[in-house]
Amino acid sequence: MQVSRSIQDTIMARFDGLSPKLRRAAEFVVEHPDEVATRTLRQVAKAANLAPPTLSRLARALDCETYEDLREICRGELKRRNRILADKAEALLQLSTETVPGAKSGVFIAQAGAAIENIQDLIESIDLEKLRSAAKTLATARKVVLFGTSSGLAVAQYFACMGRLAFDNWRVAGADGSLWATSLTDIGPGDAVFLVSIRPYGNLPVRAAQAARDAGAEVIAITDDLASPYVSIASECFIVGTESPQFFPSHIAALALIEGLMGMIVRRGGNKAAERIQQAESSAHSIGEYWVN
Amino acid sequence: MQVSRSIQDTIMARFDGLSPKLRRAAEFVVEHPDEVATRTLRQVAKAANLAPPTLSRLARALDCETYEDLREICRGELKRRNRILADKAEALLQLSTETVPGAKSGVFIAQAGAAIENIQDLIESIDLEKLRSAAKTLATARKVVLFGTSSGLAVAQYFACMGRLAFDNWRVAGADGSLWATSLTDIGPGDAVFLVSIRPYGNLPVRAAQAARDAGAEVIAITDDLASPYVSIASECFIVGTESPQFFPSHIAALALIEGLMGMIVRRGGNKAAERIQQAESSAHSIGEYWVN
DNA sequence: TTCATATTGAAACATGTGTTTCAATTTAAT
DNA sequence: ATTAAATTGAAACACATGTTTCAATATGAA
Repeated sequence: MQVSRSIQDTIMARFDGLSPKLRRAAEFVVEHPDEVATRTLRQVAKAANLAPPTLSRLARALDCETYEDLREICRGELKRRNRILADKAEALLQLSTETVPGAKSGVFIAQAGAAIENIQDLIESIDLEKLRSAAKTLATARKVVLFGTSSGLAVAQYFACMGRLAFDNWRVAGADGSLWATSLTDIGPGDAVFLVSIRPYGNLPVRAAQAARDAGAEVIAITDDLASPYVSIASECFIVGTESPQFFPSHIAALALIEGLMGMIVRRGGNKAAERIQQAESSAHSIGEYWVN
Repeated sequence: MQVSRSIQDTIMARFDGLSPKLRRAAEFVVEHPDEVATRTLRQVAKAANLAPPTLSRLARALDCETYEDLREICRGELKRRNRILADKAEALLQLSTETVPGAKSGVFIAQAGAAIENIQDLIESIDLEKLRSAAKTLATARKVVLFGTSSGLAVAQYFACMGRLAFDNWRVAGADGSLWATSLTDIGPGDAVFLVSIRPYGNLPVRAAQAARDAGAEVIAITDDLASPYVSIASECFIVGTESPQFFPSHIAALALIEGLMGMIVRRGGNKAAERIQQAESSAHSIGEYWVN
């Protein structure tokens, strides 16, 4: 079967050279390829609040002979998506069974499907009271130190990225050249420690968490198993699913938990947090840290 | 949302009372609802070897005001087939929302729900061919350099964690004290650069990506918008949804893409990658890096 | 057979289609 | 400030759309 280019690629190839209206049209087409495939030009134009000629011109700007060609690409997109859904259903069925070394693209779909299931499990099993309590701890702590090893560290750093926007007292242990010990020595009651640890559990974080707990700090942990050492160490421990058809455990659910937690924290933080975020953003703009245009 | 009757039901209801030609038309419509939804009456007529008025009359015979109504039913059929999974996810969400009372719980559920939707969109719109191509590039590159800023850096580091298990030529620019420039100077054809950049786009990565591209390296980018600078810079650019009820964009879909990509890469890598992974794991065990019991 | 009725497709029809023209307007360059 | 080029939408355009008409044909009843 001949594989037609996706509209995404078709549009991405020419997007930067498009005029404002044509961009709006292009955006509408990528977001609603089904409408383009099934409705008429004028109907699509009305739905997108655009003049009919704009769509006609868009087709030309995308190297199509005519609008009908663009529509044909959208038709292909619909068919492809149906095919992918079929693949997904199949891949999900084979998820539990052993994966065949025959190796086709089902790998990707199975992975993504597992990700969705892990998040669904998270939603169903999460203890909102515990979550609220953790949000309060992190939002009101005198100091928050985050750590982890390898993949857990990356996830913790992601959390810290967002946290630093809202608070000025979040630190990642081991970042900016400092040693873990340095970040943890002056920790005590009123402080909070946050960590993500997925199997295999690193040795250092376990001992660090233990030390923080002994020093009287709150320890909030995300881990993946009841047998994890953090279950007994942490004052607030969340267990997330890491099911994956691959050799590595999926960190998707952990990230979903973190994003949700962050949302609740900012909610708690109120205006102060919101102001700090806005301030951080505008100062980043003024020193030209961001790419524009 | 009101559910339109399926074409099967619509046609079965009146099939017995149809004349020979109308039956043939009806059969064609049930077998090719997509053609009816996307092509014109005359095109469908030709494809089915029927006179145009036959289809027009079929619509009337099926209690439709006009042929357009019949076409609308077929459109609904297509949408339904595409939306089954999304509906399922939504239903699960609905379920968990009902079982758990509480005002603030909405924040978390909404975030997780958006995460699922973003992954859903990713699965539906992903171009598997492009993915395979990216997997090949990363698996066979002489050297792979990963970078990003703030949240994007964290995600890239996560990717690097996994990549380093399978390959010894993956580096994160800016990690271990080296400057970006150092990591990027000796890059050229045969090398690959990978980056994640979600709005607002950092300035440095844009320039770095441009430089890498100019030097002849493959640039694989994950970003969030058609208007992103990477759309034109990258040789392989993936756009992921970042919808979120919070002030920050969700990186869940980006992570899902990365995990899926990693799966495909390891598949490609074959035994060599698998061996390296096992080796890394056992050596980590022998030096007591992992916590046991 | 004969007649009435139902079915069918070619051609004509009104209407809506995608496209082009063109004047108004914005944008960029000098 | 002036000019040239690009962008945009209203109106006009040629043409294709779905529908209807109508004559040809098939079907069935007497």
